[in-house]
Amino acid sequence: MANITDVAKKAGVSIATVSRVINGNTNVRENTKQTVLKAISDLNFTPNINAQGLQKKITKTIGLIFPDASSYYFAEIIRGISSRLRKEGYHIIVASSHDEEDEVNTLISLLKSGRVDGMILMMPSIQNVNVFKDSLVHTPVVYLSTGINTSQSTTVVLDNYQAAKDITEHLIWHGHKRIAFIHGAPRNFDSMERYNGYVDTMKNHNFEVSKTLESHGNFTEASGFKSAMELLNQKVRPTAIFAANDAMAIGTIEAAKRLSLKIPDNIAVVGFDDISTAQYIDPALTTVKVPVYKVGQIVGRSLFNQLTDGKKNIIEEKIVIPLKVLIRKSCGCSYEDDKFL
Amino acid sequence: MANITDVAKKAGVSIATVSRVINGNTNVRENTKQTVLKAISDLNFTPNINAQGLQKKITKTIGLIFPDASSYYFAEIIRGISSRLRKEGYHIIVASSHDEEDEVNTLISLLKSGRVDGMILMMPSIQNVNVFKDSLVHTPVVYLSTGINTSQSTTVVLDNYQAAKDITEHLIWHGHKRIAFIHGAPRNFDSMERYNGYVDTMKNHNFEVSKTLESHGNFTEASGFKSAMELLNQKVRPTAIFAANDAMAIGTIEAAKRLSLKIPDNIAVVGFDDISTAQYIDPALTTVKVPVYKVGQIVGRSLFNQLTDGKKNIIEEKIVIPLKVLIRKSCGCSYEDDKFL
DNA sequence: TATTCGAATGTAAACGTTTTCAAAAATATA
DNA sequence: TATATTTTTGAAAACGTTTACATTCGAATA
Repeated sequence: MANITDVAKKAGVSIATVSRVINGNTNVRENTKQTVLKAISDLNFTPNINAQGLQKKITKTIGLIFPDASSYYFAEIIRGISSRLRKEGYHIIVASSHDEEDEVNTLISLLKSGRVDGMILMMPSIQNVNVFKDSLVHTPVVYLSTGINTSQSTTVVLDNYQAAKDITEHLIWHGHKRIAFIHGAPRNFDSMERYNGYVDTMKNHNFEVSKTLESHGNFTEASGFKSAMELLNQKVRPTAIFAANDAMAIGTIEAAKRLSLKIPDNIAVVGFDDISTAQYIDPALTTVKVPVYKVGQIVGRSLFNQLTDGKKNIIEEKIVIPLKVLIRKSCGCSYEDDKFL
Repeated sequence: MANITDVAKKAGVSIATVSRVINGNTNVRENTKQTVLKAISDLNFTPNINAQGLQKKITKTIGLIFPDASSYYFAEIIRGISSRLRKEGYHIIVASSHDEEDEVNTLISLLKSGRVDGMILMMPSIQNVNVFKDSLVHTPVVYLSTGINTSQSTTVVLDNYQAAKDITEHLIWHGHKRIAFIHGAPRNFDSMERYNGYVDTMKNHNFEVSKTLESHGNFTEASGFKSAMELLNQKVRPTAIFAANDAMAIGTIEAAKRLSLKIPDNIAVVGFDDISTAQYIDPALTTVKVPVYKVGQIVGRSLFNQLTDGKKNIIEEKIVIPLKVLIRKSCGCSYEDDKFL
């Protein structure tokens, strides 16, 4: 494989000149530039990334740590991030893992070995965040859906709170007073915020908020099914259930069917995310749309800004993504969704 | 950040010795080894990956190119690959893109710039595969779900053909003769193999195989809905539909409901993949289980083998993953699936 | 034509490792 | 104890770039 010296020889110039044209330096005569470009193309030369990284101390690579639970929208997120960062020449290293310690280690090693220029952290489970903060003070990083308050870095969060309020208000508008909430995974930031939106809205209306109206799942359909069963088997049933995500809402619908309850007449159900199944399930699920691809792009752009601004003047920034409620039928609306025809 | 020279100074040895310790070279006296180790830990030193890569010509990184369509199981695949490769110290660079040319470019640049030691290619759409082959002769690579026949490399494929035969046979066992097939994305290898299994089985039984029993989708629920509508609106309807994946099968179920057809009585439906929704949809979907995580691990192991064996003696190898039919209700079986309770 | 000055180019050092080869130290052998 | 052998260590080159600095070139000015 050709290296810069081969190119220099072929073009009859020094390697410095070759380097200059590679890096778009203006101080090269048009004439020689063309000669070099020709040599590069003739020899099918690509600069060695390790040598470049060694010199420039950048790798044009960013790290992305993602948690187990997020799998369903992960590909979309990546695509969003990648679409934004690709055009700047960045690549993405991903790391997933089943246990937190492993994640921490991966992160640290990625950082310390100089493998990445920046990081995107999807760590919805707040717990370990402080372990990271120390390692990250001098690294461009954006946190996604994390409750962390960081100086020196950017956080991108969904407007879970407002959207949860909106969708709860909608249920109340339908006349519901006994509205139950199914939590997602323990300590999950998104789930907690959605819960806060729900609770505050209930309180604003002086409606009951109690443990009997809450149940704890872990974002899976199965857990939603189980949680819903608990809620629905009480002597006094809720008339509506707000699940912290769509998968659990779908589990809830399944549970209601098992108990021969009509949706939305006997029990209304709403979710969060707008996964693709939401519109196909019967009845179509009223939920909150999370624009995953777009979130990815925003995260990508935000990281790129930090990368180019340099670590010295990173601005603490919190980007809040607004969310919209998607009215379908499971809440009681009769709006006919003509999705296909 | 400390470098190898700092460590050497602190330990009172030469950088060569430090390097030996780092790389587990045996020819270091236990005594000095401990001193060096102490210095490394005191200074919190991690070898610079670019310098290592420049010298050793390996990066401990592998590239993973994935197509748009595969998004739903992508996170699981990554997790599988990563779980296998992580323990060998490898990282994963991912690249997705919306158009094929972009993919090719990414691939080539990843390879040529020395950023990756090997590649995993998920390129279910056969088309462009030959473009790659040339660039890849000297690179460890494993193809996933690709129809390509390569010397010098490994291919991991699902046993689509056999599983499609099995599930078609099952429909026939239920008494169906007019069985329709909904294709996935054009030129998609998995879809084509599934079709072949279907067609051969039909022919074996001397059942009709014709264009009126085929429709073309693109793996999405919406396309399944549309394709099913076409099939079901014919004067003579099929009595069963085999969709090339679950998403389209779910679209098919939706379509049948729209037309007030009972499943499985008026029309049986089967899919492929076993996505999580398959068991929740009503009726629960009979399908073929694709063990995605396991596939990821197999792919990871296979690439690792190539990586360690060195490129000289790579064995052409084709790994076929056996698949099992999952009987639920949409085929007409009355087996009661007690998934939760 | 000689002089000055800016632009274009080249030389060589630097980035942080690994590794070859030689030297030194430790150990075994006589 | 002297010598041969093996093990451990160090010096220096190499990997392929970028870049500070020095040099050369060409054009513009006098």
